[in-house]
This record gives sequence, structure tokens and C-alpha cells, in this order.
Amino acid sequence: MTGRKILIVDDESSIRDMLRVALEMAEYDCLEASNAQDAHAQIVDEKPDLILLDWMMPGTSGIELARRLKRDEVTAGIPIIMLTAKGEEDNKIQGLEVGADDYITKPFSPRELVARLKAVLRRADPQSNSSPILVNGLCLDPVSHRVTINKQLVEMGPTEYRLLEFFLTHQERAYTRSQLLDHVWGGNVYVEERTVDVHIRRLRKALTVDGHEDLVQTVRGTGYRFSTRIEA
Amino acid sequence: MTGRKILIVDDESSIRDMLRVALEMAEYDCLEASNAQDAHAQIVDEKPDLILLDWMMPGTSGIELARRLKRDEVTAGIPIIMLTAKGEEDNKIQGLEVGADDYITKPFSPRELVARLKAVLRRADPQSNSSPILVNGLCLDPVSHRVTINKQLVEMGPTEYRLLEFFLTHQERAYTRSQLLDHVWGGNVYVEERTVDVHIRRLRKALTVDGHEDLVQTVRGTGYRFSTRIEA
DNA sequence: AACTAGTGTGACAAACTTGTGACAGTCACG
DNA sequence: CGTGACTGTCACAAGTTTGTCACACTAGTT
Repeated sequence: MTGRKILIVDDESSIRDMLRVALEMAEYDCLEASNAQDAHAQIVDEKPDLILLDWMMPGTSGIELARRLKRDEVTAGIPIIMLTAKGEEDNKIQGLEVGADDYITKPFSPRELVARLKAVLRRADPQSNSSPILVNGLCLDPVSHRVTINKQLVEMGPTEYRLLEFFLTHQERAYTRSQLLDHVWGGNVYVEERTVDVHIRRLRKALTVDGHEDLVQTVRGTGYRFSTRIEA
Repeated sequence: MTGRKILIVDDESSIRDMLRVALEMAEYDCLEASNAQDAHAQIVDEKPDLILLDWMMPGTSGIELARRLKRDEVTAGIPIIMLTAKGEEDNKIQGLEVGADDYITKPFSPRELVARLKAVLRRADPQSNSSPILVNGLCLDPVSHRVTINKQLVEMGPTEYRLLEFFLTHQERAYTRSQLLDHVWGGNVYVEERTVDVHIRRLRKALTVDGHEDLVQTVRGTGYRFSTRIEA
């Protein structure tokens, strides 16, 4: 299992069915939506790893939804593949201008679609390709769902693991508590901002081997940052 | 590519489409026929490695075609999986009496179908995957269908054996309960996720020799993992 | 130095997750 | 038919995690 979630957004159920079969065979988890409203709700709640988005839909169009998603910081990073009809080159260009990561033209081969999808996922997050992330002896392996420091097993809870995973895939960048809540807890939770501080403390405590707790740094007045640059 | 050719015989094009997508994703070559005459011609001409045969079809029925194929020396060796409607136990028995190698009930999960298909092909061609797996003195031998720890025979039920077999062929990787259900129980079962926990307990109990139960590890909030790395 | 805003910390209750013993139902076998 | 093995489920026990809060401490400003 890839542990990846793909959202299929298309009003035609036969297309959704076909895509679901293909993606399940390739061991992705599938979500489905037949319109933009459903899609948006699922994107916020479920945080899919990639969205397959039909160009043309009743009500809010796919292109409009893509535009909205790319404008919102929380969802901007989710890769989008537009599904377009044959012969509509203008749609492709417009899709790419809006920020879609790729397009694929109906009718398409399931194998081609999965290959394209894999390529987009690889591009979107080169470090999250099921390979371990290694920083100064700190290692997070998504496949075995395990963290080690200098080969030594490190215990932590699920939330701390997710926080560390987020930090390791977004290094050298400061995030507010609010942003961390959205990215790590999800956009639909009601949690005090100060709770982030408590989990930061728990993560730091778990990482207290050979000074690795210092990788998680406070940015006073802003929030936190994961950085390999340690001030003396 | 597996180099294997599968013939899909079903009068419903939506079923054929779904099966084709699933099988192509699994890298099989597909042939299709919507009736028994077409099917028979393709079987003679193309010599598929396995036939997926719908029970019920207009004109000559699937069961009749199966009977004919099993009677003919040229085609008798081709494995047949009957596709039956839910609730028709008599059909299943009749199919197996006629010589079908397995049956699968609509609606079915593509993943289960491919797993079944692989099992049938493996049976038809027994020269595959029969070497014992050895981990820290724990040994699973698929040929004798036996498990030992440090040469000591270990008793366990069929489900625990299958679970262990899955783990030994997928080490160092965390799986959710849902994934374990799909892989070990099959995709078309209706079993509570918590049942996995009970079987994990039973497997751990069976492996309680020299601490081997610790190889089956809980990944809290996710599921389970089989790993040779043991917490201190 | 005093003050204030911001962050760290210990502790706790509630919620959640996993482990366990037990049981009923089913099935294969003698 | 009786019996033992197997399976799935359930209620309760045990263990862990989570979010919150009051207080302590620190950094920055005046």
C-alpha cells in the first residue's frame, strides 16, 4: 500500500469507477466527488495527496476549483491533474496556467494515467517517495513508520510523528501555530493554538538524543521552524 | 508484463471494462468475448492462460462452455474462474463439478479477483515460490505448510498462518487493519477491523518462544508491522 | 531595572486505542 | 452425532494520547 490518498473529481460515474479500479489496483486509497462542493469539503477534511479533476462539471467548473485551491495556502501544495476532453488544447494551457500540475486527455489508458500520477507525485514531493528522510543522524522511515536517531529507536506518539514528518518535509521554513494546526491537525479541527506548543515540547523531548531536540526551533513572535542550522 | 493472457467472457460490457482495467493494471494481457462462440474461437486461436467465465450468458451458458472446454483435451488444462451472482450456491457447486478451478461472486473487489487469479495460476503452475522464509530462527515453509522456531514446531490456525506468511513477505512495513483485512482475508469480506487485533493476539501467542512474539509490533494509531528491530 | 508579551513546563482529566478473556456459532472429522 | 478447532465478536481492562490550564521562565522593549 502506498499510503497515498487520491481524490477523483468527475461528474460521470463511469469515469470515476474506472479510475477507482485502476488506482486501487495500483494500491492507492481513493476518495470520490461528483461536484466541486463535495470535492472541496473532502480536500479540507481528508487532505488527499493528489486530485484528479475533471475540466468540465455542472455548477462550479474544475478550472474554477483548481484556481481556488491554488490560491489557498493550505491546499496550494496538493498536486492537481486535470482531465480534459480530446482536442481542447486551450483547456490544457489554461489548466496549467491556473496551476495544475499536469493534464491527461480522455480517453486515456489506465496505465498511462497511473504513470503520469506517479510522476506528478514524485515531482511534488521528491523526498516523500517512500524513502527514508535522513537529517544529521535523525531518520524518519514512512514505510516502516519508524523514527531513529543514530540507529537508535525513538518512541513518540502519532501526533508527534506527524509533526516531525511535516517538519522533515518542510525544512528551513518558519510556520505559525495556526499553519501547523492546519497542516498537521487538518483544517477542520478546533484546537487551541497553545496546544501546538505542548506537542512541540513532546517532540523535543522525544528527540532528546545527542542534541537533536535543537533542530526544532522557536521563532519568537511567529512560531516554529525545523532547521539544521543550530545557533550556539 | 507477466506474459500471461487472460480471457474475459461476459456479456455485460461494464463488467468486461472493469476487469480489463484491473487486469491491465496487474500487467496481464486481456482478451474479451461477449458470448460463448466468440470465446471458444479465441480460446482455440489465442490459447489464453486463464479464463474468467460468466455463469449466465445469452445463448450458450458459461457452465455449458466450461463443460465443453474441460471435455476437450486441447483446452482442458486451461484454468477457469466462474463469475457468479451473489447467493447462487448451487451454481458454484455445479461449476466446480464441471471442472472450474474457482469461482468469485459479483460484486467483487478487483484486488480480490486478481489475488484469486494469481492463486489459480500458481496452482496450475506449481513451480513458483516454494522456498522457506527464515527470520531469527523463525521459519515458515510454504511447501510443508509448517512453522518452526529454532527447529521447534509451532502450532497455529490457518488464519494466523496466512497472517504470518503475509508479514514474512512484507517485513519492515506498517499496515493498517483495513490493509491487513484486504491482503490476508481478501477484499470481499465483511469483518470488523478489531478482529485483526484478536488474530494478532493469537499469532503473538503462537510465536511466544524466545521472545519471537515481539516481532509483531503495534504501530499505535496506525496498525501493525513485522520487524526484526526490537525496542530495548 | 521594571514591565509585558511570549514561550516552556508539570500536571490532570477525558478520550482514545489496544489488549484480553470469554463466548456462541460453524465446520470438519472421527 | 459428538467433539475439538477455528472464527468473529463483545465487554471490560489496561495503557496511551490529547488538549487544556495555571504557573514559571525568558526575551524584548521602554
